[in-house]
Amino acid sequence: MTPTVRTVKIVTIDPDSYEPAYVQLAGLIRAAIDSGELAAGQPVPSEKTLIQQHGVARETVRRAIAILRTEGRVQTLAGRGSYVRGSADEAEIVTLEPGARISSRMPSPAERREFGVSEGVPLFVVERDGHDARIYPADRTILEAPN
Amino acid sequence: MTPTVRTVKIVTIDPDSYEPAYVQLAGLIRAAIDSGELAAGQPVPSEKTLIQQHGVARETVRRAIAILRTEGRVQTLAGRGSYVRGSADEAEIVTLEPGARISSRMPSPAERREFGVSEGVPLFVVERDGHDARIYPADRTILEAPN
DNA sequence: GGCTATTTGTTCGTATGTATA
DNA sequence: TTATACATACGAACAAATAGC
Repeated sequence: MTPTVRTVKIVTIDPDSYEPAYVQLAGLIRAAIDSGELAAGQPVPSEKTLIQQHGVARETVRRAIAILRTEGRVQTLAGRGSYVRGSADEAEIVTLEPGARISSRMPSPAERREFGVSEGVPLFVVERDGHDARIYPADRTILEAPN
Repeated sequence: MTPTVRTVKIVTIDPDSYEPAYVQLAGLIRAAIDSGELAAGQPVPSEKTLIQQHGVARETVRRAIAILRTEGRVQTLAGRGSYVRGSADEAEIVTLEPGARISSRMPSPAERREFGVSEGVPLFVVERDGHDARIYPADRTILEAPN
């Protein structure tokens, strides 16, 4: 029987790494999401838990979570926790009009409120000559080019 | 001569406001950008300056800047400062193929490096049946529906 | 309703390291 | 080299939101 060589991912934070601890921690949590270990809708371990498990300060944990929030991968609810964001249950499919130009950018806080989007969710801006621009939240909208 | 009534915007931070100091400060800087007072390419006042001008702690200033960075409105360079981001000098106009479906999301750090985009810049994901998805950085790409 | 424990939110302080001019 | 500016990371305290009883 030949020995088996396996690659095991290191799941600890290396304080001597060139990579900041909070970036490493964000990577660990992101990997857990990508692997399905943390499924959509499930809570990320609490700040306290992550502090104890990884032996880092609260700020380090909060910055890691903040990264995932700005990536749109988790949503944080005050007093409750951070939860893995999934694909929207229902996405509106908007068929573009010929010649429409589409850009995408992040919303201001006011726009976040107006369109009801959480952090890390971009906006579509659809413009056509002679018309006002229309804006769609990118987490609930799929644009489709006309046939 | 009738008296003139003007609305003067308060440009100070109110510690008693329900709105966190760092959100207020981000709003002040955002307003300065929108008004043209801080034009594209210009540096935002340094952390030290903002600390002194507004009488807040460094973290408060850093969080305000971080908000604007995740909105894609400023870019921060270590050891130099934060600079107002303008529209890209050159945007590639990509004409969509019929039936293409477009979504938009924030990049992971790896994708940020791969596509050379800074914080706060979304990605376009363009998919068509039978093809691999194509990805474009939203700060240098405008999609156009075919005529 | 009220109380308590948990969890996240905000804000200060301090120290050290890295990058730039 | 020195000064300036941003980056990381620890600690601490209190506020606010939430959930369970």
